[in-house]
Amino acid sequence: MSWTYIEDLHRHEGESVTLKGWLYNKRDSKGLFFLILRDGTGLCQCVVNEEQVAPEAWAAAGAATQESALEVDGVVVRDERQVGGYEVQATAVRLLSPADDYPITPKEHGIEFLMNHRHLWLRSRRPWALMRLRNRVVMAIHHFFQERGFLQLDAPILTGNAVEGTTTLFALDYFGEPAYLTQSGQLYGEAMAMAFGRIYTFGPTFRAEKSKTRRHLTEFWMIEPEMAFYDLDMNMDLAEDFIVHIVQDVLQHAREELAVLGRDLAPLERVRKPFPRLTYSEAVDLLRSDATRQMLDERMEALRQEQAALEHERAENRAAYDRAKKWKKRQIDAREIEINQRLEEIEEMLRNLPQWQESARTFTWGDDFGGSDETVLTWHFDRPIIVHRYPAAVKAFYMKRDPEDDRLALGMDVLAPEGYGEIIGGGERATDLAFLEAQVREHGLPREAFEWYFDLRRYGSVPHSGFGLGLERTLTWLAGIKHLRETIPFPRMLGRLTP
RNA sequence: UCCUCGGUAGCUCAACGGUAGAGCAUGCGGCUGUUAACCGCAGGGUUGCAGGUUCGAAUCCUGCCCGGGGAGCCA
Repeated sequence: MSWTYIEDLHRHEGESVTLKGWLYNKRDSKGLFFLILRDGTGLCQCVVNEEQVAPEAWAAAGAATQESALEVDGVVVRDERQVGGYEVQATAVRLLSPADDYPITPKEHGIEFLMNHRHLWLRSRRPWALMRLRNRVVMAIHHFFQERGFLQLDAPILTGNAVEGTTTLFALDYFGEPAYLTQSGQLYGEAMAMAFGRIYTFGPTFRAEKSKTRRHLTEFWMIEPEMAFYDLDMNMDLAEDFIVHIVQDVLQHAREELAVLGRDLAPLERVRKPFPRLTYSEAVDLLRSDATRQMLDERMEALRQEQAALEHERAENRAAYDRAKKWKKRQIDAREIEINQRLEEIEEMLRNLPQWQESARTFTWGDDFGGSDETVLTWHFDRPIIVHRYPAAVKAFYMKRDPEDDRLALGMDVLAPEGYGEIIGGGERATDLAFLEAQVREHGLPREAFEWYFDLRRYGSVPHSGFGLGLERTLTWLAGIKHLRETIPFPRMLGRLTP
């Protein structure tokens, strides 16, 4: 028996259809049930009128609880008031499978509870938007590279060697040999670029970093293009086109998802070429400048004003509480929770900002940027920025040195706006065999593991470049959310292996 | 590893030394167009664990466990 998906209802106005899905929410009145059905493609209100359906259908509607599986037959009616713009006047309701005491009620929940129920949480509205956004971005990435003639070829997940040391790798036993889960497809990408010209890898990456922050997962997805005969400038041009393409695609095709997430579209609409490009040294100067100090002062002042306004509102609400009607009390309670949460955020920011200001002011040339430094830098601009030519000491061993200044490596990072920080890291690779051999030695890496990599320089070494885009970090920025753990179906992070 | 905040009903929170409460969820009743529907009634608790201080501890102290945020590291 065929059925109709909710996202296709606009093609069936006035027709009789069958919907299959789960009960998202239910309201009732005398002689009426309003069933909000969820089928993965959207939500649709199904109206069941006692006078217009058989007694079995009325009973099924009554018995259906949240997340019960249902089939509903009915007529599609245009109704601007509804989610999706349509509703279905039910002619029959069949309860396929009941659900008792579904744990995620239509109410706010804490993150620990939700993460423990991630397998069910995925059914909710916000994960719906985020997972669909993820799918959209994955498709946009493939389109971008496929249209330009790149081959998608994957690097191995199990590796015997570490790209940049073994401290942050997950170690495994590979039939008695030590092995690791990959932390980057980088070196393999270079081999494939020498074979096919332009390639990109798209796969999971593993880092055993003990980081508990909103920017880290132990398992995340990375897209790594690698191009023969590309220098640093061409690499930055590509990264810029790539980001613009993704943002434009999302703005065109994920409007509803962004709306569900409450994303302010204006910052995304400003993402156009060219992105400001700063050398590392220019970025350091900007960090240490009066302009940065002043900008942070202004931010702190704005936060203090918001804090005072919220405290005032809370006091007024409390004063009015005793005289308030019941529904008003409920509203005040809800608002109080909102206010308290925002006040906590503000307090944390007010604790952090002076430290960030100090870190920026005293930043010394040669250090790598901390998370706060990146955030502060991006606050100066209205679109992503590219920082390039870092001190060689803070970058990977395979980076090419700047011919103009040997202290510098031809690396580049793309920093997302609105304080989201690094979403791309990459650069031009070293081509000279002797230089790489020396680098491996100086970094204390096992030479044997890199013999095959050295072959790439022995047989037709050419300039080449590439970069890695963190999928979840990019999604976090696009969605405008606070934690990247919501951008992957089942996040893996410190202390979280299930579900 | 370090710093910081937290753990109270199934869920989200309040009570901050003196009889553990509210909303949501659940059950029953009411209402023919609801939008987190609403109104009424009901059940629901070793206040994370173990000790200590006190006439009295959810509240104060010590240790442990679990979680949030941050530093380091990084996409």
